[in-house]
Amino acid sequence: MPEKNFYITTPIYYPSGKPHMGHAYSSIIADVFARFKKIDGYKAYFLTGTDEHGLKIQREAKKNNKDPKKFCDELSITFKNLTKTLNLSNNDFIRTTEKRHYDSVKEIWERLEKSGDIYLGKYSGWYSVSDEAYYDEEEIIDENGSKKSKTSGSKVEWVEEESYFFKLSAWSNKLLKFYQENPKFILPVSRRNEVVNFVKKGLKDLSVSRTSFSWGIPVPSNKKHIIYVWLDALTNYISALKFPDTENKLYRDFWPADLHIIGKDILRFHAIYWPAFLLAAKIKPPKRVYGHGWILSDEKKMSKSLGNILDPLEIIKDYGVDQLRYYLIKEVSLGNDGSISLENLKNCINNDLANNFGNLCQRVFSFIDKNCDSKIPSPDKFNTRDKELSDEIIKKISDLKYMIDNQELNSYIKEVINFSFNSNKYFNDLEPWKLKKTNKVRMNTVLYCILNQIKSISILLYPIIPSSIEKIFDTLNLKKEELNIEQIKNLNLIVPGKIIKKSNILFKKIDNDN
RNA sequence: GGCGGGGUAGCUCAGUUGGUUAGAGCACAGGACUCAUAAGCCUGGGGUCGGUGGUUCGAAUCCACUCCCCGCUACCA
Repeated sequence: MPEKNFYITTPIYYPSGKPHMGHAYSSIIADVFARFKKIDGYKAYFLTGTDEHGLKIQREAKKNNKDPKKFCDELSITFKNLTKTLNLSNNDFIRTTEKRHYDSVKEIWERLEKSGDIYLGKYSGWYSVSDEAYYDEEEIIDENGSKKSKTSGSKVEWVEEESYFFKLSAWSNKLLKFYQENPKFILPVSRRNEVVNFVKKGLKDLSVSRTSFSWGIPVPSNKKHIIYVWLDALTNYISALKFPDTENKLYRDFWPADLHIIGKDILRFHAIYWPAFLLAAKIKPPKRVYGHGWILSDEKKMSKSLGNILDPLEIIKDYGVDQLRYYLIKEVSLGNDGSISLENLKNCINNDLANNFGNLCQRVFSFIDKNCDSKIPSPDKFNTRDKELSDEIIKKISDLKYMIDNQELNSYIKEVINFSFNSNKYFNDLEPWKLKKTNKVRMNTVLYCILNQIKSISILLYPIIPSSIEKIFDTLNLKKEELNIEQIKNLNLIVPGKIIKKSNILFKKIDNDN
């Protein structure tokens, strides 16, 4: 029987600033998929990390009078801490300053050089020293004989720099063929169309080395050059699998990657450069790249000047990590930009988590505590209504898996929280508080059924709000190993007679004046 | 400018190949209940489906024109 393996990654983050909501969002999305696969019987490998080379870092390090590597150690730590704060289930954390990554990049470079996909040429253009940027012919203006940038107004000069190039131009047609043969390589579809149109217009060769700074991986055959950005950064996805050792178990099990989660801003690099590099190096490209949208604050990009920054660490401190995770997954449409606000966050927490699912757990646990001696009641036969309730979830399992496999997270979470709505209704309709006076056997059955629902909903919510769900499992005396999609079908998992452990309120309601 | 996506209840959005009184959640109003985090359940109000014209027995759904909004249009990640 073939193993069910799943490899998912986040972008590696450039640590020139502190972690923001965009980083948190990418990571949370990836974690939800990783955790789902892990409880669905897959051997899942989840990678995140930091991209630490480049001029910006080199300069910052110098400014702080620090060795670049030492400087990166400090920066990288804040991102590593973020994985803990967000409760990510990542299996590894890669840094582009590690030896394993150097080895991997070196190998890729040599393969590309050998295959003739890399050549030495000249990179030229209008360069502004103060902006540290090259400008296009259309982006500059001639003012009294001196050329200036239209946007910044700073002086530009014609600069020619020796540079290695990757023959990207030769890959246009092969890429188009690849997109056609793998229609879901780029998602969402709207992004795919953008990329395809872009490639159809023809690709230019890509500069892949620089001589203007030194903080990076040197070109093996020419130490004057540093391997530039994407060839360095993207390779992390295979460095972590011990490439170039393609015979080791990690690489054999997990490459090609199943899913790269990225922001739409770096889609092109992942959807064009990355498969081109890999194809040229005779390595299989990943199976899918998903470009999610941006998180906006009150319809606008977050910025210091607008004063609308929502800091993930602050929000987690004030509201809780599961609360933030749930909110971002539920309220932001994956693939589209989404506006978030504290107001919406509070509503979401109160409605879905506190009033709906949290209160469902609370009313049931508390009822059992008071009326069943705190012990899980023993059920009699399930009647039609009981079966309808549990069947509703069981019948949806394959649909839910399909949604996850197609990154339809919003549909997924809506279906799942809907089970909680229906469970509340069941509890209301069957009125166990009346049954306790008239029919205790039936009351016990109803309570057991509702516990089953809580268990099943919990399993499905686990990828999104893992730590809260672990608490529920603990309350129900269920083991971590039983946190598995398969157990939804098992209506006898919960053991009657065991004590329901005392639990605190799972999701506190947020006051308006808070 | 070019290519693409979208304009549906106060807000966020679903609406399959055109077919009976256009849906959900939130918000709002009323009702019955009381196990629970004053939570949950039931009922209700509210939309000329961006505009105009057309195809059709019949269009939010197809066609034309028009007005808005958004994305992409290469080497900062």
